[in-house]
Amino acid sequence: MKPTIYDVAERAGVSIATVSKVINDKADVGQKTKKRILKIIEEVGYHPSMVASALTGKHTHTIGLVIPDIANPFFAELARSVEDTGHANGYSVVICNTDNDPEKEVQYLWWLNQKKVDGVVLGTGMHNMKALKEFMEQNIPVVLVSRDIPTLSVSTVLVDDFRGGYVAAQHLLELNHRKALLLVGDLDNSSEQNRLKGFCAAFEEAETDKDNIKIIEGLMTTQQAAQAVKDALEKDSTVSSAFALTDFLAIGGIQGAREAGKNVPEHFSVVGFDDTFIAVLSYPPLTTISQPIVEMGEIVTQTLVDQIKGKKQSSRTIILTPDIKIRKTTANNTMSMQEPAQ
Amino acid sequence: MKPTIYDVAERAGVSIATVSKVINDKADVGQKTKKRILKIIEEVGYHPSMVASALTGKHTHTIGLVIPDIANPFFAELARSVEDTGHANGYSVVICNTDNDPEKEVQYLWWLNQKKVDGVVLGTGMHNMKALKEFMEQNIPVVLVSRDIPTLSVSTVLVDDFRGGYVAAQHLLELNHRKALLLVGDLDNSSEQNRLKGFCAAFEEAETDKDNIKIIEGLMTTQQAAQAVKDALEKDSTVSSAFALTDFLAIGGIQGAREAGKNVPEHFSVVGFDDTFIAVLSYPPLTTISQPIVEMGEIVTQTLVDQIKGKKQSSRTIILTPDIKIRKTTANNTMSMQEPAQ
DNA sequence: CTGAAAGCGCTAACAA
DNA sequence: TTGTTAGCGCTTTCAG
Repeated sequence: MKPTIYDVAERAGVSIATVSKVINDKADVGQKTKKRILKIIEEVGYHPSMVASALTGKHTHTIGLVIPDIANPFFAELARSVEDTGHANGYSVVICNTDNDPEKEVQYLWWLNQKKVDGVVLGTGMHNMKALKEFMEQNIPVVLVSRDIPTLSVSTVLVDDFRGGYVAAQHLLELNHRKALLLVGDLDNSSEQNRLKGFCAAFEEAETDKDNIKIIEGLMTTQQAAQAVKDALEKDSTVSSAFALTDFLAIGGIQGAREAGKNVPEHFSVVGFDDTFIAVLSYPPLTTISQPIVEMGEIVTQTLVDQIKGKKQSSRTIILTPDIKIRKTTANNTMSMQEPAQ
Repeated sequence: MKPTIYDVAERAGVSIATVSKVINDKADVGQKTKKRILKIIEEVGYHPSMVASALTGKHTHTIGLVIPDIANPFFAELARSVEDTGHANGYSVVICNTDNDPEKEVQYLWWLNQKKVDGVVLGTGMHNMKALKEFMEQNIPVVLVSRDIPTLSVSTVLVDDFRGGYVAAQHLLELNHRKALLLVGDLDNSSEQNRLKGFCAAFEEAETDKDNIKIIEGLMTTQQAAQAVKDALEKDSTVSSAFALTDFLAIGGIQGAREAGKNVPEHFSVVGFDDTFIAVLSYPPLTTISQPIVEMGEIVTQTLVDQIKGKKQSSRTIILTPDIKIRKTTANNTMSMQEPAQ
């Protein structure tokens, strides 16, 4: 059987208490005893059981990461960052894919509770607020990334979605685009709403006609986005640009424009959102609003860890500013340049 | 404080043993008592502690997933599949990103050992065999995906890499390509070696000159692949195709060809490997060798779970057959068609 | 500086 | 059908 603390203690001729102390690097152990015990630990290949220590010590050194889908590059990159900084702090992370399914959301929360994780990073919406509140009553620290839940006073790391949308619009406007398609997925989601609002705000400021913006929602896949853009372009070929609320949809937008006989960026400009690695794989490379994903992961995780370790800080909301990465899917609108000539 | 099994027992006027039995759905409990206890559990909001039960019951209901990098789409998709089937079987999964770093590999293994995970899915190479063997002596079941370690007798799920390479070559050959660039990352890796061997075998069978295949190795990024292809094409513009050992490299290949003034697929064909979602995002959509990632994840995980549950099956190696997905980056070689005319 | 002893919350015989 | 009891492997006062 695997050696336990007893085996080590026995072989070292000391009590388990002493062994425990050296394992945990407590001060009050003599140098010689410590050395001896360390040697024996090595010899017998002893690895302290974290589950036993969790039962006593109250810490599992595990955090839960709840997200819609790890196969989505945004969340994959986030997960990587969370795992890295968790690992650096001695925490392992268990992933929970909810698919935005309300049932799974509460199911995983329950589960994490039973597993007595030390904290959770919530990167998904919660449809069932009651369940979340119930969970939080268990005194397990929770932090939010990328999703805001205003009714909750927990630390949150967000990107300024409004600003992102605004900047996207500004860029398009500077390029003389006056008509745009808005490719959106799920409008339930506050992030998407804000991106959209920001975009519209800039267009309004530019005194653009309201129905120059055509919102297409419910787009779940690249293909759907492609189809939607193609259809829209066939209906109104004077639309010269699109703003997609994710890079996936943006790529769909490029494809759709192409299918409608428009080249990107010569005839049609598109800007995305996220700046996951796919933006740079895209052809042409995608102009997109860049979220500092790695940083977001680092900050939330560190915040969570601090909270777990009892550094009582008031909960705060950190809003990171997105950046526009101008690549090759946006260009000056040639159609509009001709207009003044008429 | 959170309610424990004692609180429930007390309130129900029974012993903790009885409560334990209803929690675990053991047979020998009276219907009325069971109902009553269940009700009380609900009332007090009792959630059994998995760490306590792990200490006794010997099961943590957790498995480790060790991979190079979850941000890589192949592993992200694999992870999703593993998590899904783990979840379906009552296991949560903790992710470990090794970056192919030997130190991290053993570090995580140690850690998983201390956490007393019930099993691990190993999807990364292990540089330190000794550490692996030591780990396995702890009697924690291990299964392998996507990486073969012939010296180990553990269940393994692989894709037939040789065949994949062979099929890729065949496809190119049918399209009259006689010269090919081989874009490879890390030749240490048995998968890549086999893909390469398969490819070469087909070219040999076609009695192609050996140096019609130019192997470019050490390619770690899309950019590097692009540069390599561009350089190669500038040196020898009669090369009409490339086989990339991953989709990432394939996309780099497309970019590089483009930079060298060759259009894909008109002037230059490329086939990739993996068929992650990026293949379909690519422009043109990538012809690639498709690995059944989801299935691989399901099979390994199920195998692991069965092993954990003690279904003693002899360890087996399951080799899945890859498929070629012909999309738009391969076309008939026009250069070679002219040759016979000369 | 070191050890004895009391749990942590639960499971699993074994009695009753 | 239900309860008693002995741990699981470790941490933590509190004495010595």
